[in-house]
Amino acid sequence: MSTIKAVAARAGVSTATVSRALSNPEIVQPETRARVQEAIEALHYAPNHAAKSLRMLRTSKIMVMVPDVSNPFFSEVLRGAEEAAQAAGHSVLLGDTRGDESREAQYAEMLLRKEADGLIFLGHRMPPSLARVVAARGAQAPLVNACDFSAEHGVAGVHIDNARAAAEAMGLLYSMGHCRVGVIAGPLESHLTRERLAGVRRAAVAAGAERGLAVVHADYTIESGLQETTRLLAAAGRPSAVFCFSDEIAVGALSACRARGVACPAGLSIVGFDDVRYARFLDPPLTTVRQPMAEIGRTAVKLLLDILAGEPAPAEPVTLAHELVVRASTGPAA
Amino acid sequence: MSTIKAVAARAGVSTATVSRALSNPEIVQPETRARVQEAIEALHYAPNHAAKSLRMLRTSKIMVMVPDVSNPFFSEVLRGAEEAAQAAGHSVLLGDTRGDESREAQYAEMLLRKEADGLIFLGHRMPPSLARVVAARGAQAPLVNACDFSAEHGVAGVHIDNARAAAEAMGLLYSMGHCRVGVIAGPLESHLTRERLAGVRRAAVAAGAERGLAVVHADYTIESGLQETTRLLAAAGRPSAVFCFSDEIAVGALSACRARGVACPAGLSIVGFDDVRYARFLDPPLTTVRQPMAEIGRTAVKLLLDILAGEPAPAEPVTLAHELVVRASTGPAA
DNA sequence: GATGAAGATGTAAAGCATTACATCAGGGAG
DNA sequence: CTCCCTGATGTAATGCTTTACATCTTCATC
Repeated sequence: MSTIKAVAARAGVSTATVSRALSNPEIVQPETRARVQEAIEALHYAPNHAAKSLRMLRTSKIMVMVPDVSNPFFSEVLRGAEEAAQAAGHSVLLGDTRGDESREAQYAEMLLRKEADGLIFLGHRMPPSLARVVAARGAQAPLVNACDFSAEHGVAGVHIDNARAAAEAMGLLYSMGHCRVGVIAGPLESHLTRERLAGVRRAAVAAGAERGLAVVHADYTIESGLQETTRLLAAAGRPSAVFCFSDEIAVGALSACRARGVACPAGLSIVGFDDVRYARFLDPPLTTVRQPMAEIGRTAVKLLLDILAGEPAPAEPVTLAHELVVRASTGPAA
Repeated sequence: MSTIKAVAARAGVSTATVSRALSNPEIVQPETRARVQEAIEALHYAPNHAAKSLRMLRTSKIMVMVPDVSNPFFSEVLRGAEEAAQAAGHSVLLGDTRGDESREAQYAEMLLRKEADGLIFLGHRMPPSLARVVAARGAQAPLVNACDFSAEHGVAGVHIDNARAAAEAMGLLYSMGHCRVGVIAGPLESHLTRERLAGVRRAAVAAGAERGLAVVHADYTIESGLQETTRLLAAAGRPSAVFCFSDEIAVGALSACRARGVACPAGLSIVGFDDVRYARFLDPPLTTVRQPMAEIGRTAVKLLLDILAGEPAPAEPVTLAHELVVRASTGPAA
């Protein structure tokens, strides 16, 4: 590829002028600009990004770290993030961690090597190698935690009110007369799980149904949802409803019902979480807590770009609105 | 952040030695190496990627361009690609094009600016700005076309045998006695659509059922699947089966059936394409053509890395195995 | 003891674009 | 006519790392 030098030579100007013609066209004489333009086209010149990035100390890239791109929830958040980044002239570096700590560390390292200007992470763990950055800059560190936010991290964040959302979901079930309710939660290490469980308990207490609560833990996959639901259905005093911490888990639950010949919602009401794109197309259509996935992604990017632009970080994490979407997978207790 | 110079100064060696200690540890004396190591840790040194990349003329990044990350098919391919890239020490730059030509051009431009070493694109359009690269280097250009491959592009590619897969899907329907079959295809601009339609016709001819064929076009979304199916169901001589060119379309078809009170498969057999992760959990579980999505992603990356390593590109595009997965959404014609 | 080879480390160029500062020309004001 | 300011453009330093080549030890060999 040709360099700025070649373009300058051909146009009979200095490299400075070429650079200016590209980044500040209005300060170069129109005819000079035209000559430069001609040379650029003739030589098919495209500025080398590494050189620019080295000089400017900015990469125009943001790293987005997700536990699993192929999970419909994360891919939707990712899409929102990509959209916002792109609109702001940044591009997205994707890190799929598979929940693996060493992979997380590896991606975090990229921030230190200045391969990206900032990092958005969707998960409950904050990479230890970034601890120093956070210690030094606090919420001004170019880090945003999305979804599974914990104030302990001391970084900017965006999420929904998980406790309230969970309480509302349980409230729906209780209002329908269910008193034995299974909860298929996520792993306890996750702050998000603990938040939602707090909401669950609050609702149970309010309904005076604590004794009927059965909490089990899954890992957000369809398979584990199937397995845990099967276990709940087999137990004595089996629940008449389950609240799943993700739609994937709920799909597993539906599948377990089908396998055991339990009708939904007649035999088991099911509530999911997220409202992924196919939730409404399941049979029965899934009652679930909608998270504004794309909006979470966009907001995370916005927060990050604000931080990068040096704006004072908001003291509080951003809380977005959720919505309990009632469909046909829930019905009155028998 | 500290630079290699600072590390060198602290360790009392030259920058060359620091560099060697990092990239070629075995050629530096163990005690020197230890001193360097100490300095690196003390100063929290991490090599600046832009500088490295400028010097080496390599970025260790590959751009993956998809029409829609949140589509479960693409996100699964993406995941495979990310995995393979990461394993080979590269990282993935994500480009979500939304099928928008100008966005495609923008991402392609990044290749020219050397923001990435290579590009994998999942779509039917080859960005025009890359035409020169291809003209110059042919299949040695750092480009790989995945899924929707066309030989016209003249670049490396990976895909399944779409014509055969489509013929098999239709063959299944014909073998079940369906003679009026609707086909909800993709847009005709796409080479992949034309390939599959060729397979469809071949099967129809073989079954002597050409007259019963009704081909309509959707854009691979659930919504358009719903709409086109509704149209097919409303038409005179309505089909007893539909073959959808994606599972998303099939979800729309299922949804249309439900809306019109048509039972599946009793009233309408449905075949999808892709076998996305939730296809088996739909009700009824979807009969579909499984594409090895993650494998496609991995293979695309492998091809690209081979090209980047200067290995002679395979003369032929890689064809991976598909599989017709028969589930409960198909049944004998009434 | 001289010669050469091998191994360790240093020197400095190269990779490419941006931009502060310098320079130069032209026009307006006094 | 001279001085100064403004606007356009050039000069050169800067960002940081890698690596070819140069240098210097050290050890083995004849």
